[in-house]
Amino acid sequence: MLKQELARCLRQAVVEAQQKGALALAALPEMLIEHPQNPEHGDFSSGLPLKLARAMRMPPIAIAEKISEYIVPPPQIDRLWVAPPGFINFTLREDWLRTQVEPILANGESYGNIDLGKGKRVQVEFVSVNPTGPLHVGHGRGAVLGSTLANVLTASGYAVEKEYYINDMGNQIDNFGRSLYARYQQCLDKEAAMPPDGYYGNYMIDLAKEIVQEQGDRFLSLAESEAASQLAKIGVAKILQGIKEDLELLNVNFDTWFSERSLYQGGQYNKAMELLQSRGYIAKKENATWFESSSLGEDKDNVLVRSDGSPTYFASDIAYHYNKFVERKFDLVIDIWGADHQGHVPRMKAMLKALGQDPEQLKVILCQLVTLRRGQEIVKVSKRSGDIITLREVIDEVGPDACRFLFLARSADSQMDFDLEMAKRQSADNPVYYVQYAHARIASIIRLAEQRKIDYSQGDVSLLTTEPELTLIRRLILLPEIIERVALTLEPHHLPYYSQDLATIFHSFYKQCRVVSNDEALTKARLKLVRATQIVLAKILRLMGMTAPEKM
RNA sequence: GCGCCUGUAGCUCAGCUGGAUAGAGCGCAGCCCUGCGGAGGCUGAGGUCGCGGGUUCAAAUCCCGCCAGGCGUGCCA
Repeated sequence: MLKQELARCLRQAVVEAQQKGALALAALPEMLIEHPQNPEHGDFSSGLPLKLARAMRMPPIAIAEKISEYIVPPPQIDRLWVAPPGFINFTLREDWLRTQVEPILANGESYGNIDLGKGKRVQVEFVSVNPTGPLHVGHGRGAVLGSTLANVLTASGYAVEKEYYINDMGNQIDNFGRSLYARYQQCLDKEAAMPPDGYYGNYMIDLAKEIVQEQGDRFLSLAESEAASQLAKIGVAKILQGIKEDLELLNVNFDTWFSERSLYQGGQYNKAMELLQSRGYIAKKENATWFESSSLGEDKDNVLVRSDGSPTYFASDIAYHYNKFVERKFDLVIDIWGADHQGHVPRMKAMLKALGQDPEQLKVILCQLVTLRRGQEIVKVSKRSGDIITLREVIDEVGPDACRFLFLARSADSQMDFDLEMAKRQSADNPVYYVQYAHARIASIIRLAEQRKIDYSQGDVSLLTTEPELTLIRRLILLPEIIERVALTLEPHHLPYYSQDLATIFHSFYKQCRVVSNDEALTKARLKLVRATQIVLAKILRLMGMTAPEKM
């Protein structure tokens, strides 16, 4: 990328100036090249001289001048100059800029892809909600975040696998089974008490009714624990099916649905525990089995097997990550969890050390909780207590594209209020539609060109000389940088901002530059530019998992 | 108590490893259709960047201390 090339030129210039004695010797910091926000400061700039001033004991402006004497700029650069208090600014050659429309057209939907990952295998595990009830809005946020990240990493040259971890055993499932059994009996006019901490949502009653309808009363003849366990299995399958459908509506899908239970049948649990044992991290205390994480710098140990013999969630997760790293050998694993799992992160890192893995291979993204509201009224989203607004209802009300855009537009670190009223009210006049409108508008222009049988394949991009045209091109060629940045920081919220910015620049261009006109040559050139814009808009929308409509 | 996240325009939020005049959307006040989609364009008002110190040529950004909100701190997940 040009940015990196400029950084190299800059470094080389400093080194050469130092060798020739023009600049004092000093350790060089990272060469930082940025896009100044004020266009008068050029396309790129560096504040390097400001950073060197102290070590070189020289005024930054003088350093800047010295460095600029030694810079051999790449051919894409038109000119460079020094600006107080010590910046070096660069502008791109306009004739080079114009030619950049061609590679976009040539690459089509693969334009913007980069080779950052070099084929490394990365797993993104996300959503992974307990299959004990329908998804709510908070889950939607993680789903959108994860699927978008997977899209961007794929575009960045990683071999990506998307996975959903199904917690299909343990306390929650037992509880779910007992709750379902109670509802089932009630459905058949039997007296039955719900567990005090059971799942009280109305969907449990519907679920029970459905099972009665399909399978009759045959579970009544079974022992209570057997009935609960069989019903749990059936209920989990049904809930999971619903979750899958909801996610598909949001354009979220997975390569693998991984069962927790399978870790016990497949031997991963035993192998992982033996490995920890042999490495000396296991202890027995008070009838329970502990992971001695405190020996790895953790503030406390953690229970793996309870005194009643049942493994904890943490034990399963150890087996699961043993499977991810040791058996499936992923180079990188990204887990996306809700902020309420933050306490889990340090012990997972400790566990990886104990397994002999590099903890850096695991990236945990905690996304902050979503509070759902309708205007002033806060809607509670507790699954067990019952009254929840499901993700499904939100998608139905707001629409999948708008949902995705709204979720994506905030960084994972910040809590968000998802106001249903606002989301719906905005839907008429909303950044989501603003971006999609730009795409549709272009589609309409292209349709017009087709109607008039204009073949612009030989259009001459050197005719693109006005300021709105060049500004548009400058934005288009930012795409690879945006993709790289998201892949590096794992922060997809830059995508909606870029898309909106690009749409703004396009709409402004559109107002100022007539595309299909009497000037045949200019028409063809501009059709190329407009088509390139459409390609970039479609790409960014696709990365965000949204549709790029031809009409709206 | 301790740990993590957050606090930027009326509202919802950006602000890239400290950099040149702190940005966007919505809302508000105006203006622009004798040409390709007005779901559009243009202009304006609106800010003690939670508060107080510190580091630096330079702090919304880094450090320390407060204040406020969220989450965590289980033989729950």
